[in-house]
Amino acid sequence: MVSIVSVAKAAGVSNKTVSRVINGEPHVTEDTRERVEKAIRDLGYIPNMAARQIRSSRSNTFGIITDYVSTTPYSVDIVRGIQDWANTHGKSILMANSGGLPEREADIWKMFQSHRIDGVLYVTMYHRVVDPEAGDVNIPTVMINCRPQTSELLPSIEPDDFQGARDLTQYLLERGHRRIGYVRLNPILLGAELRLDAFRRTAKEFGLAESDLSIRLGMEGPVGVEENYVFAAASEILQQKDRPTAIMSGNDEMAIQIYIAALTLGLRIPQDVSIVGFDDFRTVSLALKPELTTAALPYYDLGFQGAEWLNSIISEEMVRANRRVISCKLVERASVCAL
Amino acid sequence: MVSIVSVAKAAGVSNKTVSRVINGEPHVTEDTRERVEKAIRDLGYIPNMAARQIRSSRSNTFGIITDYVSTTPYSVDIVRGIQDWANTHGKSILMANSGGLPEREADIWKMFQSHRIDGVLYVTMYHRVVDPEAGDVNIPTVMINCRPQTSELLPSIEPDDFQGARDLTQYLLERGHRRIGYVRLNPILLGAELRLDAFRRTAKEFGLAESDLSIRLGMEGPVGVEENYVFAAASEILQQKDRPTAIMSGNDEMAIQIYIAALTLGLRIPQDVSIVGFDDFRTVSLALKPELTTAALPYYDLGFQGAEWLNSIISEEMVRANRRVISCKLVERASVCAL
DNA sequence: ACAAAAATTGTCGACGTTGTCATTGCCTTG
DNA sequence: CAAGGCAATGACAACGTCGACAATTTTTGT
Repeated sequence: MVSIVSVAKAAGVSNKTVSRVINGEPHVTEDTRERVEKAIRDLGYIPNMAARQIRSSRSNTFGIITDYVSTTPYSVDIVRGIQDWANTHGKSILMANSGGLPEREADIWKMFQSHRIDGVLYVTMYHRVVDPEAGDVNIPTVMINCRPQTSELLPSIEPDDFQGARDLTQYLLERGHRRIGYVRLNPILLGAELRLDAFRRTAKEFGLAESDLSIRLGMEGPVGVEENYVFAAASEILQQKDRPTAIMSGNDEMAIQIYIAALTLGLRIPQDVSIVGFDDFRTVSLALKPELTTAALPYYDLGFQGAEWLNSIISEEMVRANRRVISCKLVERASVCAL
Repeated sequence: MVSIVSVAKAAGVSNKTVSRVINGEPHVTEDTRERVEKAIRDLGYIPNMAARQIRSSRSNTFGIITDYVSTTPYSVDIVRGIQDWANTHGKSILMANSGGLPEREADIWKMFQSHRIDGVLYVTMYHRVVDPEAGDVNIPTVMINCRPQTSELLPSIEPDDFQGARDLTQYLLERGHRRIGYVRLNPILLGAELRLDAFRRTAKEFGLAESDLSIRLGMEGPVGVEENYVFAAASEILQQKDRPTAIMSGNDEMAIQIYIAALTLGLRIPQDVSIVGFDDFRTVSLALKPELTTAALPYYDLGFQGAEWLNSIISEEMVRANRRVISCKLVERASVCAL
C-alpha cells in the first residue's frame, strides 16, 4: 500500500512535509505543495485513517445503534439525515442494529469502543422511551426519536407529536368539522398518548364536547405482532347514526384501512367523510386516492440535527443533557373538505 | 486510554503475552491466561481496532454504499441482513449513502479506501442496472439488488422477479381466472420487464390469448417524481364490458390504488375481483383488507447472502464474477378467490 | 551588511498492536 | 547425564501518521 513515505520519496521531501500538505497546514511553499500534490495524484495515495486515529486518538467516526429497522421503514430517513450531515463534515458512520436484544446491544457498544468511536447516535425506529445499555460507558451519546427512561443524563431529540396532532385537529375544526372520529395508535407508542391528548385538548378548546368525539383503539400489543382493529373500528365509527364528518387516523398506515372501510360503506372521500393521517409515510399518503392530508414526522431533520448536536457535544465537551423537539409540518393534500 | 501495555503491567507479563491471550493463541499457561484475563476485566481493556489494522492491514470492516434510501423503504431489510451476517462474524459495517450522485459516490469510495475497507457491498434500493464508479478501484465488491451495466466483472445477487411473477400468475390461473388485468410497474425498474414477461409467458402457456390480458402502464418517469396513472388504469380495466376477474399489480404499493378503484366502483374484493401484489411490502400488504396475496422480495436474504459471498471472495481471493438469484416466495393471504 | 525574526523543511519518537526471533526452563530420549 | 526438543515467555521492530522540536533558509529592519 502506498503510504506517506512513498509520496515523500517521490516528491523528494520529508514525510512531515507531505503530512503538512495533506492537512493543509501553513509553512509550505507553493512550489513544494504542487510537487507533493502531483506525487499524491500519481501514486494514488489515500491517507490511512487507522494510522491517523492511532496518532490522534480521534476516529472522526460516529456510531449508530438502531433497534428494529423493519417495522416503520420510513424512519430510515433518520439514518439518511445522519449520513448527510456526516458526509458533508468529513465524519464516517459505523452502523449496527441491535434487533432490540440487550445482549446484542452490549456487544455493539463494545465494538464501538474498540473502534474508538467519537460518539453514538442511539436511534429508535418509532418514538418511544428506552433504557440504553450505555450507562456504564462514557461515550457522548444523543438519543434520536426516543428518550431515556431512568436518567436525564442523555440528550434526546424527538418529533413534536403533540404539536402535529394539534395542528391537524385545528385544521379540521377550522373547516367546520364538529363531529370527529379518532382511531388510536398502539398505546405502547409514545406518540399515541401525545397525539390523542392534543386531539382532545384542541377539540375542547374549540368548544366540542367529549360526546362529539368517537375515539376507538386501532391497535394494541407488542410491536410487530400487534392486533389490528382498525378496519372494524373505522366501520363502527362510520355506521353511527350521527356519523362523524371527519376521522383522524393514528398514522398513515392505519388510514389505508379507514379508506377501505369508508369506501366499502359507499362513502365518498372527502365529500362524505374527511380523513387525516399522521407521519407522512409517503408510500402510503401519496398512494391513497385522494391523497392524504397528514402531518410529516421530521425524520430527516431528527437525524441531521442529532448528528450536528452530537458533534457539538463532542467538540465542546459539554453535555448539557436536555431534550429537543422538532415540529411536524402539516402537509395539505386532498382528503379533507370544508363543510 | 487503557492499552495492552497497561494490561501487561498489571498482570506482570509482557505485552506480547497479553496479545496471545486476547487472540486465543496457544503457548500460554492456564495460570498466566487467567491472570491476564483478570487484568483485562479489571482495567476494562478493549482492543484498539485501528492499531490492529495498522499492523495487519486488514480492517475487518465492510462498506455499504446505498443509492436512494427513501423511495422503497422496505428494502432497508437488505441492510439488516448484511448487519446480521456481519455482527455474527465479527465484522463491522461502514455505511454511506450516495443519494444517486456520482461525485458523492466517488467521495465514498475514497472514504472507504482511507478506512482500508476489506470489501464493498453496493446496494440499490430498487432492482436495477447500474454503472458503479468503482471501476478503477480494486476492492472486492458484491452488487446487491442490481447488476453492473458495462462489465461482467462484478458479482451480483438479485431477486428472481421472473419466478415470482410466474408463480403469482400460475396461482391465479390455477384458481380458474381466465381474464386477468395487469398494472405495470414503472418501466425504468428492472423488475418491470421481468415481471410482465413472466406474466405474459405463463398466461400463454395456460392457453390464454393476448386479448384475455388487460395490460396498462401504472407509472412512468424518474424514480421519486414519477407520474402515477394507477388509479385511472385500474378504474378503466374494471369498467370494461368483459371485466377481468383478477388484477395483478406491479407491486403492493400500487395495489392500494387498485383496491380503492375497485371499491369505488362497488366491487367486492375478492368476490368480484381478485387482486395480487408483488414485493410483500408488509406495511401495505397487511394493512389492506382483505390482506394482500403477494410475492415476497427476499431483501433480508439478499443482504445476508451478499455479505457472506463478499467474505468468501475476500478470503479466498477468487473473484469468479457471476450472478446469483434468490427466489421470491409466494405469500398467500385473502385477496384472491377461486372461481 | 549584519543581526533578528520569520518562513520553510527536516528528524525523531510515539500511538497500540502483533510478527519475528531470541531466551529461558523443563522434559524426553538414549 | 548430556543432547535435543518443546513449551512458555519476552525483546524488539514495524505498520502510517503527526506533534514537538531542531535545523536551515529567506526576509526584514536598521
